[in-house]
Amino acid sequence: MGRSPCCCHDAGVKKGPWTEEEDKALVEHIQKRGGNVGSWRGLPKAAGLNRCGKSCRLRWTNYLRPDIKRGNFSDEEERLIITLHAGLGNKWATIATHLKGRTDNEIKNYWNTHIRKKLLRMGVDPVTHQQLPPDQTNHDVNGAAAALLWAAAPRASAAWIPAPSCRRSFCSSCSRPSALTTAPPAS
DNA sequence: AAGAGGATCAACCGCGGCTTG
DNA sequence: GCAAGCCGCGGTTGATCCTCT
Repeated sequence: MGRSPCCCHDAGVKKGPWTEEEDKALVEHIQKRGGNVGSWRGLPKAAGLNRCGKSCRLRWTNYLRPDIKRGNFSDEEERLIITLHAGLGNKWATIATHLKGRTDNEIKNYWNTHIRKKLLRMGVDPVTHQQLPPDQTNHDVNGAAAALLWAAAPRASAAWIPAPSCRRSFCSSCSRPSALTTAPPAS
């Protein structure tokens, strides 16, 4: 029960970023088995990888799986994440099952780097999804309007519609999020 | 042009829970 | 019923990239 010694603690097991060769070996091994991984613990040895099974599983599920959708989250996906989070909390794996092609890790990262900050800017507690008291709010002018919309919407409601002001825009040249369309605080 | 600080995201760590003998 | 083994999850870290001054 509980925690068991992890193969990651074995001396000589490689850690850190994966190389192209390692990716190739992992993908080829899994494809050779018809997509059936079998035992993750035994996989590294079978695939000729000097990695622990845990690391292989993570790399496969978060990056190498053929059905993974990469790139920016759509507004629709973002809305869905917020709605699901309001009902499920930090159950990233469960939330990920509702977003085809997205991984729990990707959603978790996106939440922590984008959505969480956006909610705070709107004056909404990202944990409880309740409106924060004014003194704990650092929202801007547009965020205040969005927060009003938020407050008017039922908590954890699938009907929640974000105000246009809080939509994300993207840099057309690099496809990375460029900036929030919300104006900076008028100071 | 260069350095500082912030943002992003791949990967790691440790734990809980399920399965198996 | 119990213990060991393994998998999957959530939190966190750290390297890299980007933006601002």
